[in-house]
Amino acid sequence: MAQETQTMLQDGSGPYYKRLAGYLMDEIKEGRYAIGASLPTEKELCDSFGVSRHTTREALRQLENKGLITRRQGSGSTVVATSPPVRYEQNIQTIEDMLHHGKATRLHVLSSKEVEPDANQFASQVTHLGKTPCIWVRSIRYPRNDVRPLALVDVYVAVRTKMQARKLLDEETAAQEIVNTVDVRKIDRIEQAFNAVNVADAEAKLLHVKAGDAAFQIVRHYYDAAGRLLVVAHSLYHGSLFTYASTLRRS
Amino acid sequence: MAQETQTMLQDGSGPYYKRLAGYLMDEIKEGRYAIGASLPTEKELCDSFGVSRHTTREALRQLENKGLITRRQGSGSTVVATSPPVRYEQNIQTIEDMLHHGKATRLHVLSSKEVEPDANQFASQVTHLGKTPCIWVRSIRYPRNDVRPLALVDVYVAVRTKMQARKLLDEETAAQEIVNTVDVRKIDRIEQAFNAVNVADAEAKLLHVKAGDAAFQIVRHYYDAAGRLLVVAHSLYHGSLFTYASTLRRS
DNA sequence: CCTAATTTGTACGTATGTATT
DNA sequence: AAATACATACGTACAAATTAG
Repeated sequence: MAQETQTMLQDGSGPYYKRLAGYLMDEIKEGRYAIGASLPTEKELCDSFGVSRHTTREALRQLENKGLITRRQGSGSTVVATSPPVRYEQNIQTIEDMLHHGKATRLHVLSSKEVEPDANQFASQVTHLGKTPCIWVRSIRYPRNDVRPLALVDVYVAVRTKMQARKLLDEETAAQEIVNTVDVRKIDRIEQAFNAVNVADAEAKLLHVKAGDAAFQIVRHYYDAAGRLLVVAHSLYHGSLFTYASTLRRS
Repeated sequence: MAQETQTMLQDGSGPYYKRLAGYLMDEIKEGRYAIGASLPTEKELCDSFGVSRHTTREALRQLENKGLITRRQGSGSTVVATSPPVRYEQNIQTIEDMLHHGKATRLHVLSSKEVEPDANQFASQVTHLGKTPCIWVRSIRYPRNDVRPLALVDVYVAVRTKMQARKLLDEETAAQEIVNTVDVRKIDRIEQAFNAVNVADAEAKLLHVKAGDAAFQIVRHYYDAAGRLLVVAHSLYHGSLFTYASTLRRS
């Protein structure tokens, strides 16, 4: 058996660790090891294939990097995917980049106030889980060098401290406090939904467009590492002034 | 000097390789090594910090995994970023998933024909670089269990073989050939742009909506690893039937 | 163009620490 | 408490890619 598997690495080409990694990936793909199952231990692999522990570890590192297994000290290597997921990744340097904020636009806060959980669907989402109060900040985003409104932005924040609430309720400091709340270091996951809508009368006035004009609507939910919903942001972009562009790269 | 740096690793905590990695990350962040500059060689780091090559390599591996450096055999380690970029990644199992195709919708090809480079902006993009002919396939996407059109899809393919052209020009096989062309194994990069538009008369008829209704427009450019533009896809989604949703996870 | 030196990659061995079972 | 399994860390040697001369 050990002899058999030893030869298995002989007829391949390239470094041993890649052959072993390839062999294990094939085994996983063929269903030899189901999701949740444990791979052989490092020692078993060393003995079976007649390679050093260093080589075995390098092979397992490959599988780990490809997202096929996770490894835990004292426990072993567990299969978490049967085929290397094709991953396209979108790199975002800062949350501001993603929001197309940065220095390309400026923000004008219209109003901010605490709202009841049942004020609308977003307020209820923010308050429901944490039972924390919700502050709603409404603002208009303008391009630099342009007086036409780019977007109507409604932000719903789950307030956690008195300090945060005070800053959010002050129209001077609200924008900065929102940025602090969705700080890249705090945000672990963002769920976003895009769609196209015809703007209603009220929003049309604020965006300086005709009612019925197409608008690009983005709703984003920001979660921290503990899975808590920190912020819901609802943006309504001027249809003809705004395009959301991104590049997905294979990783 | 060597003595000095040796002590530097002493006062930290945790494994040596992490201390060394942290030290190097700090140095990079502080601008001690600019982007494009080379880090000290493995040997130099071993000597300076009094650790084994194994430890040094593990530390450098950390920096590589964080995207701060790249390493090339015979050349050295080069700084490519001064701070670990906050990366949010969007995992897509298949191109079909991204296109919301999968088994949730069905496609009906309306027409397919070769078009001149100057037919429109997309045809010109596809033909311009490769000087290859461009085939345009127009189709309607329907949700399963619904007769209302979900989207009008125009695909522009840079044809590379006679076989590909023949399959694309046959309305029976065009859809499958498009899927083959944007096969996950061939696509390295996708550029996508989203925006909202009011639909014109011609498109409105095809989508069974009123002219002026909001539509969600997606233009995607598919590139292979050599940077060649393979396909441009232009989709016009029914505004009220379609939402594009995605989750960005910190990686 | 070829050679030699440099630098990282691969691969072996060994020992001890630490988390899990 | 003991056994197991991965993590960390030391050592050595040679191969392969790059660069300098």
